[in-house]
Amino acid sequence: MRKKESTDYANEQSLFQLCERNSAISMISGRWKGQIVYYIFQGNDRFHLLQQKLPNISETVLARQLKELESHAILVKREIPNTIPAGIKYILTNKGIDLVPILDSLCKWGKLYADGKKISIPSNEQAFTVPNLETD
Amino acid sequence: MRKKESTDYANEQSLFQLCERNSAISMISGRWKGQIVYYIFQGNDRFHLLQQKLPNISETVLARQLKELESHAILVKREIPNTIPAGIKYILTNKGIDLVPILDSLCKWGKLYADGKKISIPSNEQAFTVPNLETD
DNA sequence: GCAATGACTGACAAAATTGTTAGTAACAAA
DNA sequence: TTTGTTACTAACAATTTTGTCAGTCATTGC
Repeated sequence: MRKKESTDYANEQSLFQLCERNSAISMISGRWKGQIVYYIFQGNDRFHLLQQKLPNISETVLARQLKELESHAILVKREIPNTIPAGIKYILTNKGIDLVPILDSLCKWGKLYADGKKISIPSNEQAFTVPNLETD
Repeated sequence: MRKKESTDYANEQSLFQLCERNSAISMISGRWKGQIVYYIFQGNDRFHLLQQKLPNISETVLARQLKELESHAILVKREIPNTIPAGIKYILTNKGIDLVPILDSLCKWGKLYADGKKISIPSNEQAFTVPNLETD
């Protein structure tokens, strides 16, 4: 359980307040989360299907990651009627679906440089036009 | 120092192998990293300027975060000539600059839902309120 | 000589995340 | 009656991340 008096917690909260970028990053930062969102998006919407896709995850850890994604409204659980034992379906919300193209762009960004795109420094230091998303 | 024999390390590596999305997420997952990249992009390219912008970060932690960003080639350090004591400039590489619009889209995504965009399930278009799972 | 500066590093402690073990429920098939 | 199924939870241990404290270096200003 998070200690609300810790420096770490206070620092996290101040970053969350500063810009939603920081809370957004924290929402996708769990070990398996990006992959889980992607697999659900692909149609692997059951607990056991996710386990098949991620053979190294334990039940406990998968349940925990799903709960956290649910707490951020990235997905919801729905009971499937007439199943014994009662089955649960994991459904991405609009928020979760909106996240998918961002995860894709992260994937492409990583792949580009992993595949050998040269690292360079922009030659001249011109003033960039920065979209100001924050107050300072 | 990372233990290369741990389950945690093995799981991380297998996710990195599965998709660059997972390594990309891990590159931006440090407590202050997204914010640091953004501030450098804005022109706060010196150690003490970053400290001013992030008054709660300690020198040690800032140095560590910068080193990790450097190890992922998101930024490089350059000595500034004729400065006493020798000053260091932090410069985003092309890889770092390519990351900025992705961080921006994460920011917008977070902001949209923080600002009250309704959560819904696409299939039945039924809006609902998010269950608050944080009990204390 | 002594403090101040900028940009750190090493060693350690605190806190958070991740993984492990054991157990739950309700029903079905063998 | 024992095993199997789906989808969990609680308690605890291992590991990792984050934060803290002290100290470094080469130089300038007082």
